[in-house]
Amino acid sequence: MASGASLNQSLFEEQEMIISSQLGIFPFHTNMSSSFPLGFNQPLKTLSPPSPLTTLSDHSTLTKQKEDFPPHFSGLPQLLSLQRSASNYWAWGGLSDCMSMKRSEGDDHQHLGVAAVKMKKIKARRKVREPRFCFKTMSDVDVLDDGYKWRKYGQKVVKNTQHPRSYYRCTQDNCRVKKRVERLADDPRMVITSYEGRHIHSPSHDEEDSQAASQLGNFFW
DNA sequence: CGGTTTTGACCCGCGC
DNA sequence: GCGCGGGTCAAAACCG
Repeated sequence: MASGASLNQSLFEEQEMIISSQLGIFPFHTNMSSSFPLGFNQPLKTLSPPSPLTTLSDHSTLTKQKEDFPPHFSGLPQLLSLQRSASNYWAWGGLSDCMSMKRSEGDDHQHLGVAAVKMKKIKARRKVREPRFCFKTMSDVDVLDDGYKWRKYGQKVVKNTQHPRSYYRCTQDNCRVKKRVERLADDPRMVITSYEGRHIHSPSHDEEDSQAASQLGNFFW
C-alpha cells in the first residue's frame, strides 16, 4: 500500500474531485445485536460497499483538516478504503478515536464503524453541492427514525430499479437539509439513506427518545 | 382545518 | 440541439 495522504490527493486530483467540500465522515455503531446506529430505532445489521466497486486503496491517512470534524472528535482522520463505481466514489473512513468510544458513563466501550460517503465526480466549473453522505441499513421500513422531522416532497422511479426513490426535506423552518431514501436493486432488504446539507437545529423528537436524539445530535456535524 | 403524502408536470444537467 | 434521467414543484388527495 502506498502511503496515504499523497496517494489519495493525487487520486482525487486525477479524477477532478473536490475532496474538501464533498467528503464527510459518518460514524455508526456496528454492534449487530443490540445497539442502534446513531440513535436510529432499528439495529444496523450490516454495512458493505455498493457493488460492483473497485478498491483503490486501503488504510490510508486522509488529507482532511481536523478542524472540519466535530470538536469532540479529536483523533486523526483515517480513510479505511476508497472505492469506485462507474461515476461515484465511496469513501469509508472515520476518526481514530471513533473506533472505540463510550456512549455514556458506565457503558462498555462500543466499537464504531464508519459509513460510506458518496462523492460524485465533479468538473471544475460545476457548482458545488452541499456535502452529502449516505449509509446502508438492513431494514423493513424505508424511513429510519433519525430524530428529525421530514416531509416528503417527491418520489421517483429510478431507471433499472423496481423500487421508487423518495425525497424528503427537513420540516424545520430555514433548515434546508434533504434526505433521499431508496432500496438497493439487487437486495431490496437494504435501505440506502442519503443526507444532503447540515441541520441548523437539534433533533426534535418525542420525550421518550430525547436522549437518543441528543446523542444523535452529537454525532451530526 | 392544517399538515403530510401523492403524483404528474416541469426543470435542468449531461451525454451524444 | 435533442433526448434522457434525476430532482423538484405544486395541486389535489388524504388523514388525524
